[in-house]
Amino acid sequence: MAEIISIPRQVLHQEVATRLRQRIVEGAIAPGAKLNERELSELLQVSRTPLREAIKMLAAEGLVELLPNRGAVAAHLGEQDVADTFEVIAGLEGQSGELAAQRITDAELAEIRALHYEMLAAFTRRDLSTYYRLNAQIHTLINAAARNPVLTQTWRNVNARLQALRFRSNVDEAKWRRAVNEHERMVELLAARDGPALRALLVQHLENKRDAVLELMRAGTLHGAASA
Amino acid sequence: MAEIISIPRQVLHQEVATRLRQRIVEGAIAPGAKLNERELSELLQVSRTPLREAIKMLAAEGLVELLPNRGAVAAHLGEQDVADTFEVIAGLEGQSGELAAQRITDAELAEIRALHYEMLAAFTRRDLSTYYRLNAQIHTLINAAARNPVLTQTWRNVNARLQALRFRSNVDEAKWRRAVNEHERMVELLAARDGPALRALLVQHLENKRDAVLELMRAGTLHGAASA
DNA sequence: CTCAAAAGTTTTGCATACAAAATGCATTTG
DNA sequence: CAAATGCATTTTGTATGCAAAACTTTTGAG
Repeated sequence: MAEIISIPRQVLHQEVATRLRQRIVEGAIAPGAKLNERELSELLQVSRTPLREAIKMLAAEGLVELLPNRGAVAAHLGEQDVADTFEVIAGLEGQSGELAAQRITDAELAEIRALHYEMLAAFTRRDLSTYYRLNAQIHTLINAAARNPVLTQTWRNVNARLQALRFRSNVDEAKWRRAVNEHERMVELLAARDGPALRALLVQHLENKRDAVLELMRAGTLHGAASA
Repeated sequence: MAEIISIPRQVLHQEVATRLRQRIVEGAIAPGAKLNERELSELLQVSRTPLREAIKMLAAEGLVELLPNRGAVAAHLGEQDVADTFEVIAGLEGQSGELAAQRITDAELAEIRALHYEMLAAFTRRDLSTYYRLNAQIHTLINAAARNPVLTQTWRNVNARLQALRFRSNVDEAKWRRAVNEHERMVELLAARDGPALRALLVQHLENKRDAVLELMRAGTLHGAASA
């Protein structure tokens, strides 16, 4: 028999952590904003205990900063922080790519290729949000193909800090076209199982993304221009 | 005026997290062992609330595993987990090295060199624990020289999971000698500011370490032979 | 004697209550 | 009028209490 429907939702502090993460990443909680416990516990309809546990988890993930006796604030990234973070992600994605090229199955490759074509469609329509979604999905699949849960976990953590930025970043036409071309080559290199070349490409890809984001930050298009 | 002596010790949950981390890393809490809240709160003389918050932080760091409604257990790593973790660390240290070669100051280099000689002394005396300490210090300094706090934080987190293993791992003579030689070359490559070569060396160095640890695990010298 | 079901115990999860620190505001003083 | 000081309020940090889930032990039936 099937188990009781029950929706065996996770324990509360996990649920709360997930929802908080989402709100921070989507910008519902702005970078640098204070996380008021009473407010949030009312909003999420939970007591302060699981809320505080969730906040501690996000702190360990680097999504919020803990100020002793003064609560927590959503991490807000300055230019240097963003540059540093992209540097690390570039390394992790490069490694993901190199390993994926060695370990990817044909089925996985086919799925990535399919998503790539969907992404081309989104690009052609200039449908930015679909493009972002597919783009993220492709990178996630490449990472998964590396078959290293520790790498996946680490990558996810570091990436989470940037989600808030990318969510709002817009790309200019030339850069967008370039990113699409790079994706085209990613699929080729994966198919050719050329690990080192894929690594190099991904590192380059991330450096371009970093530059685009930094440019927007400097132009003031993005929030959180300067910080410690 | 100097600030009041006061010892403004951190908030309790941070203090507790630090002490728990230490106990896990040092093996006082064995891998796979259950973290009983009542026991630990008595041992550390705190209530369950800050203790639970600390445990949630360690869970986010990957040092403990959370079992819904069944508490937390110290992460216990199987062979595959160890291999995966070393793979990630190799990537992070490789990147640290490459960046450090570009960014290290002469003063930092001098300090690393000094520690290296101290390490040679410890090696000559076959003083394993001093050797380990100095070894870790050197790797930490290389990482610091990369001047990327995000990289440092990420590296620390991933590394923490292995501390428990290395603490107990013993090296055989040949492997030890080889590691020392690799360290010798690290200093040379840092001095030459040869990033790519240092990256390659560090990756190799970590792969050797991984193999040594895996060998010990298979031989049963280390705890936690197999897991999920 | 074995297995299983049930009662009891322990342990985790969440909420509430209390204490300490910080913040804001008004009042006072130079 | 400006700055500072003291008080009230808010907010964070910690402890305790209560309910639900899991583990143990006991007991009863086959």
